[in-house]
Amino acid sequence: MADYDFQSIEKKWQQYWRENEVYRVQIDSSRPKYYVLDMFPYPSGAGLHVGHPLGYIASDIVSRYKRLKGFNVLHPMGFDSFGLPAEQYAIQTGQHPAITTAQNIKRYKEQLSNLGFSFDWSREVQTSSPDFYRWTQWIFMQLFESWFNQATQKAEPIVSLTKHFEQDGNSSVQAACDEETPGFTAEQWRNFSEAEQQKILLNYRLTYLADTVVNWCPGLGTVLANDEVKDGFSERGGYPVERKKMKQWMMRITAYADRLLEGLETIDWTDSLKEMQRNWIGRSTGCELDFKVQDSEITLTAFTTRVDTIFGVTYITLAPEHELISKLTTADQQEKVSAYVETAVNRSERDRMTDVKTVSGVFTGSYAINPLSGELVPIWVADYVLAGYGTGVVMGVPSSDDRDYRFAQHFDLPIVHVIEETETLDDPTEKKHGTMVNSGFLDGMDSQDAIPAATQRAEELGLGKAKVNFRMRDAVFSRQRYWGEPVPVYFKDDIPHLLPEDELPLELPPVDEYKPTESGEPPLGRASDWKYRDEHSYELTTMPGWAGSSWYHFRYMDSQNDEEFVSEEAQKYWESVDLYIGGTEHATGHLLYSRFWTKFLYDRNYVSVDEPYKKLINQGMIQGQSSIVYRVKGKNEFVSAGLIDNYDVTPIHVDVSLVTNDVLDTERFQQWREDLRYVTFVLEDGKYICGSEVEKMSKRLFNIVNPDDVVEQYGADTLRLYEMFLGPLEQSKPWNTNGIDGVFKFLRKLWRLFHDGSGNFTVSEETPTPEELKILHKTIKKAQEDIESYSFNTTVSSFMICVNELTSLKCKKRTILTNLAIIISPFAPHISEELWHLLGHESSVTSAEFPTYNDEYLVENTHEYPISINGKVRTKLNFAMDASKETIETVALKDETVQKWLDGKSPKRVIVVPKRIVNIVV
RNA sequence: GCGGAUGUGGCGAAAUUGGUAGACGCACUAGACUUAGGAUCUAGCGCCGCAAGGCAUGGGGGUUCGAGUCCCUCCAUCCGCACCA
Repeated sequence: MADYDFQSIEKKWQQYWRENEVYRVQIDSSRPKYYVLDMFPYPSGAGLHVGHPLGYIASDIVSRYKRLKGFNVLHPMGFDSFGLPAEQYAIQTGQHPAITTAQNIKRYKEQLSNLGFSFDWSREVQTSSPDFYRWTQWIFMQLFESWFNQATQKAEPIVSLTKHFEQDGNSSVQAACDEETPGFTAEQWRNFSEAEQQKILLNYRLTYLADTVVNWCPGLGTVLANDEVKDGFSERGGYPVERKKMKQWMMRITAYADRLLEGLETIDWTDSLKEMQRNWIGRSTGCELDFKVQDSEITLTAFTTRVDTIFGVTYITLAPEHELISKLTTADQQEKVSAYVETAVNRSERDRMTDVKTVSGVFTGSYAINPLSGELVPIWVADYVLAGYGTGVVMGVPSSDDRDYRFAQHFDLPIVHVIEETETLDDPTEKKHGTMVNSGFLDGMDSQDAIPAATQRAEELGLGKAKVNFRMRDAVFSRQRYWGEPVPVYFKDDIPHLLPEDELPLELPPVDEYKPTESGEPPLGRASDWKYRDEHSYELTTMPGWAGSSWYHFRYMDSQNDEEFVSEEAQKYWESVDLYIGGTEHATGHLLYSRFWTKFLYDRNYVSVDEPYKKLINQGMIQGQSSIVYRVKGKNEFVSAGLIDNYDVTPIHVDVSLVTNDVLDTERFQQWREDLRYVTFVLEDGKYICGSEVEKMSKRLFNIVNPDDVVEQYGADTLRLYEMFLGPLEQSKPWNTNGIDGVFKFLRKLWRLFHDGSGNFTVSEETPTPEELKILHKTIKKAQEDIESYSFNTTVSSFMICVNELTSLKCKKRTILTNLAIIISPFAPHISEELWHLLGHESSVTSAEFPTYNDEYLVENTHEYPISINGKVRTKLNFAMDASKETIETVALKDETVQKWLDGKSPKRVIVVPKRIVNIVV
């Protein structure tokens, strides 16, 4: 073998690892466990791009490192294989999504195996496989059979609730339930019909059916969860989303709002991610106040976080969707109000969001009584009040809330200042806190103290109560789609019933087409003869994409188990994920839902942990470097980037593979697409220069770089090292190969350390010198510390330094090189394995241990001190390590260079910081 | 608007508790070996300056013997949320 032949080395070892199943793990209570997980990919048709492996490489490094450190490492991989793209493709082509999905998975696995990851493929999961979704359905059933006890803050079996109802009705139960659940006694409960009882229980179950306003996406023909909607458009596909009232399966995640918040304190995630979840949950403490409507039986309840400003209320506003509007509207306002409500309600979500500055509203003609001041205030309707938050009723305090202020100014409503000095401000809402004025019994108090005081008074009067509100809503669980888990429910007399457990999985039935039925039912409505016991119709919606990913981290622990979703033994051994690596885009979706399901499974004693992921790292996104060509408008002519100022051009994305260093390969460009065959070019310096743009890597922008191509050219080890060397893991960066040669050179130098000039493997058996030992142990120490703090880019640097130093010492000593091969192996497993093999060992995966460094070799005899005068370094002096401060000071002051800089002046002070610096202050 | 983060050479980036700013790599320059190569090795490489030296971590101010690091303030970029009462 002449030189570093990465292609045959990588192929050889990948095959060896696969055939010998070296990465297979078993429960082994004699060793500590470590669980490293990647967010599993959705197998898209575009295949992997160079951005995908970034996180996988990092997790693989940690896995291999931990394994070398003696841990029993669980490092699995699988596929989140239900999803919209496969179904969209099925709609267009009629091909079953399972076929497309299987093809894509095959491609993904090939691409992944080219990179030498240490996944235990025997534990692979696919969320679309019946063996897997059987348990997703099973967990759904457990949620259906549970309610949330606010008193204990835990989910309990539904039977404990019915028992309670039988004995005491529902008045003494503190349960998470629907707002409009009526009260009943034990006797009433017993007299309810079965159907009535079931209907009531639905108000309590953790998964339940409800009529709610949902995000309906006509373009996708389905409902979407809040986190799947961005700015009024669907996250996938970018179709417009409208509000629609529909009967849907829901998950009562709001029951867990407090637990989800508290749990954040116990896990090691970044502050920004925790903050995102906190904002999403949006807990706010405040007070509900009852405003009686004048000359009416109606009472309007408003939620506020600022009860202290109650005396500043000059009007009340309702959301346009509020159901009492018609009853509150007086005859003379009737026309105006219904016109306003009509337009406001029909306004698309998108409009309402973009247009937040326009103030609009209408007076109902009615008045309400301020519960604390007794004053009469007008009742308005305005679209800045959201039906979905709080009670849909807002008390308007123009002097301390800027929306209320804008509203009052626009409609010329009175403004009453209740905080001292706000009346002098141009915008009174700038001052949020201070001493209360014009506020009756609150006068003179600080606003912070006035909040509890006002709450207390309202409670005494029976006109209000302290209340905690959440921004987070219950999650919609139904999708009007084919390619998802069927909901294991059938309907008998309109009442949902669960399938018996032993009849799971309820598999997806074949359908003739993947579109909704003519009557507008979901695709499953097309399945013929798909009925429970041939008579009861099944639920026709399927589960959302996040269902399977909410619990898959448990399935890996015991993926072949067909008795349970995970055995107690496996779960207790592997516990939970020690390190989870993935993108930040799942902050308020997957990462919240899987925390919710884990807490639920914990409550019901199915697992022993209540947080799924102990430590989470968000790897940055690798962006694409798009290339752009400029077409002259109306012509078949393209202009080089430097000349576009002289033309009227349309920029067009061009495939990056046709471009080298911004220069377009014009011939291949002409062959790229049929319509480009006869185009002409305006060149500069004989070349066509493309523009470039850093954007998300996407098929649509033709900027995808396939890792296979990089592996082909440089090898997997180089790609792995290079992606790590590119910069900190968490940081986003554009992909470029500018520095990849440096990394490749490093591997070649490493190879040459083990070989002589003509490429024959040579190591010497000589004893290493202290200098060589120092280089090695310094590198071991650095690598260990850096890997443990996930600073992989600096680890690579220290490997480079180490190899350079050993090369210049011409060190070929076995003991040094053996250790070197091991510490590099987590990053570059193939070359290390080959070298380890050449050194006479079997596989490093099973036989090697990460070396420990020895401080003795790192000890220095002397230390070089920078000597600074007034903070500026002027010279350096060597001192023995154990030199006393006095000695250092004395010697330094006598030094010739120091004398020169002191220029006859005597020093005021000398600061000697051991092993750091000597600073002389003049 | 609110919340989070970031800002260091031509470029990607390093820098334990405040203690030699720019490690490592790319690019670049010069040289060596070579029947030219996108190979390898050696040296140089923040800016100004022949040098001595001076100036440099987004701008301004502060604390300190000493600040990339701590405090205040302003600016720029990125991300998340956004009429949440």
